[in-house]
Amino acid sequence: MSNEDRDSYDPSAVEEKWQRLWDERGTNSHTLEEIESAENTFYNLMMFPYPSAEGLHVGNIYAFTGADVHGRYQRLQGKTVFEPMGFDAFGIHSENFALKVGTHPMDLIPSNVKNFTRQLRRIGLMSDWTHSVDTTDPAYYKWTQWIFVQLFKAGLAERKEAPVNWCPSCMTVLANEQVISGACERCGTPVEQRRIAQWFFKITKYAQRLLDNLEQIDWSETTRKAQGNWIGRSEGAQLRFPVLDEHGEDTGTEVEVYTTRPDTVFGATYMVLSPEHPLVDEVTEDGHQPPVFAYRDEATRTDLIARQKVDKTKTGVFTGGHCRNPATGQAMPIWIADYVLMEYGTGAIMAVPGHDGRDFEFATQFDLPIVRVVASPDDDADTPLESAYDVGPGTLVNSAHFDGTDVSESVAAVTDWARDNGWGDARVNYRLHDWCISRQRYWGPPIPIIHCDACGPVAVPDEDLPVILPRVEDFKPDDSGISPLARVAEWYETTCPDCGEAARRETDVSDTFLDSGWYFLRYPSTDFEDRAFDADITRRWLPVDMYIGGNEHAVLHLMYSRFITMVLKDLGHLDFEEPYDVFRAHGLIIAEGAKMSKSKGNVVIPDPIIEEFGADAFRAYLMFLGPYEEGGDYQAQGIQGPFGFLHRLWDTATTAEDSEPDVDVERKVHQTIKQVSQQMPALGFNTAIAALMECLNTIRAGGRTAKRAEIEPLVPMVAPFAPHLAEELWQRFGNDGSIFDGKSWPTHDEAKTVESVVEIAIQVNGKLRGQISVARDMSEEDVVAAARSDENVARHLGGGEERRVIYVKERLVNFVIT
RNA sequence: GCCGGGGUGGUGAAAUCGGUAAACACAGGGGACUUAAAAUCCCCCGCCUGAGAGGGCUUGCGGGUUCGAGUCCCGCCCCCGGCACCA
Repeated sequence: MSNEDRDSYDPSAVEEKWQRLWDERGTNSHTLEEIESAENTFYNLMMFPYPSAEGLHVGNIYAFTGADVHGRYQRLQGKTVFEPMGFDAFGIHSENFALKVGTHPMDLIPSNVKNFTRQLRRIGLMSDWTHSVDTTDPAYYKWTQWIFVQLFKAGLAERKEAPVNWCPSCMTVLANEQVISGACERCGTPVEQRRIAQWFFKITKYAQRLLDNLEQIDWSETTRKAQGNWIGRSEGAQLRFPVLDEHGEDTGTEVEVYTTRPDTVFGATYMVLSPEHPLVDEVTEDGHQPPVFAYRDEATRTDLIARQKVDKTKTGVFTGGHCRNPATGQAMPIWIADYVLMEYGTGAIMAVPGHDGRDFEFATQFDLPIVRVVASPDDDADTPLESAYDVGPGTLVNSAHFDGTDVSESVAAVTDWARDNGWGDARVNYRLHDWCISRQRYWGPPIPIIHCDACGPVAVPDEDLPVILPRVEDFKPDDSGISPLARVAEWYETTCPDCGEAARRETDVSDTFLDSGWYFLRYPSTDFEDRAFDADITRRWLPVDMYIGGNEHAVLHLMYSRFITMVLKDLGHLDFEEPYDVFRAHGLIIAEGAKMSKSKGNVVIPDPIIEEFGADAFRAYLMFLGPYEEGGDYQAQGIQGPFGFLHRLWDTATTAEDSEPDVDVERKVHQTIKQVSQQMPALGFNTAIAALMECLNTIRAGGRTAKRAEIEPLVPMVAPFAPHLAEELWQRFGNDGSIFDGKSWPTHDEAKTVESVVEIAIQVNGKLRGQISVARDMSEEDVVAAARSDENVARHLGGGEERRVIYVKERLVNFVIT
């Protein structure tokens, strides 16, 4: 390099220069022609952020940087990488904030987006800003609404009155996924139950497929497990119990229960309905109505947090009614109790206190009979039960002709018998519920439905989409459960698209998870206004090659977007049904050993750090501080390591000499290329950076001046972490254009990685007693002989008789003596 | 309770297949260069013991397998994240 290039590393100047050049040259963006004709494509997706007013958080930057590092690595491998970025800007979060500060979200969001965009550029992401999305843009939510219409027409969207989770603070319904231990995910307020008419997507129809496909997709294990648990498949039986009148005769009504242990039906001694169960009125006998109804009202009023507390003592009341156990023919009392949940199974259970812990506790408390129907190998039919025997081996007892059946076969046997006698069937049940997508809020895409008295709910015709969210100044939700839009008559009054009569628009808006359920389909096709996504482009670029994001979305966003993709495939709009080939969850970043929080005062604020050390050093440090998929501890001083490394790299590269490389140094360089090339695709960023540091230390050892051939390969290898610095050095080494435009990643020569001399550890009885350096190809005999002659080793061998010699090539010799 | 992920120096962390535990950094100590500082370079840095050579101990705890275990097996403890009366 020439003399005038020998200046010192100035991160802000270099970063500013390259960010400008990337923009000017379109280095990171793709024209429509490029999108339509790209070969060797790689769709590198990261979870788009909610653009908060506070600006970009280190957690965001950590996630995006890791994804960007991967995208840049793929690009250096010669892939045509598409790395878009957008904004998930609808939803309660924005709306609550807007209410708090008294600014309309339609004014707030654009300024937040602008600020986010600035910050995202500053950290050097290679986002293609010509293909961005903003979920609040009518040009985007037109297609969100179109997707709703597609599901509606396919019979997968249904409006029904259902008990829903109501957050009295946010004044909206919440999906089950948004309720954490009975409290609102956002504000922590205990959630109430309300019955409101809601739109649901029938995701449960896809439960089995969503579960089955988990086996074939390359996802982080933790995420797959979380999805599997969330779907919660269980196998059992649905059994029907006839309700009896006061004379013990069948009334013709039956109560259905779901159980995973139909084989214990002989031990069912009472029945419990959820307080909300529709048959409660019917089975309750006259004298019992006051306490039953009082209990039910109390249960409805009690918030879920209190109600679902596991350690509280069980409560319940007897309805006075009875049903008949179809296995034993005995009458069983019917109770209601809030430990039975309406939303799981059928909302009713057969209680088998002998073999279910909850039923045992309840029966003990209310003095209900407990019958043993399973005997473990140590027990017999009459052994008293001190607690429920719910798992473990055994055989059926007190179960008529099933006595002696092993529990391994009993479920199938009893289910078959129930089916043959017409009172039961095998049944698979899922924990997963249908997806409630209605929100009684303002800040979301209006659900594109028109309610007509004559025609019922009618989809807004495609040509009338989008249904624009009107700007209204009074968008505060209230406790009525009615949406803010229901106060805007001039907006909701319309005519029926089918019959032309006066009709009313749906005034609920949709869940933000619908917005994010398909955004990855939109990015490559943002050039088109007449279609949600272009078929050819979608075929070319999707499914997504790599999706990186946080595990907090393991069961929410990821499940819903898989579902939407499956539906669109079934409707003929896509030819794949899993949206993300590979998904990797990144870890969480903490600061100084503790979770970041304002109260602890350990929140890392990115802007001043970038100001002082540069985006490259910040990126490199974030990737260095721990394994990407596990997260790490951000310690303010730590950035000195990577910062110093980049400095030294700059100095070394800008002073390199054009002469022959040193063989030992060259070997280290080739070893490093080999190692880093292995670690990068596996997201082993921290160890890749460590290897690069080690290599640079070797190049500079003893203050030696680098040879160009030694230092040059480090430039592309550091490029994913420090893209600006790499571009500058690449240019100074005489290259035109961007380092990211070609296949710039170096390749190693295996022959040049081989050491001629190796260190051998010498052990005596497994304890290290010496070390020798030998030629790599020295024979076993010679190595062992050399080992034996080591002074210290010889001393330890002195006393005993040699039994064995273990020789591990190029590694160690272990003498086993007695 | 269930499902994940962890537990290694003062700190963040490394360790392909069971083969020299602590790479790479931060912090700390010492030195060179410098009028000085910064930057840079060199050395030390798990614990105990020893003048040194060396020796003993050490990957949450207790067992086991093995010539050899951070790594494999069995039984525990603790921390983090998620779910939780799911019948």
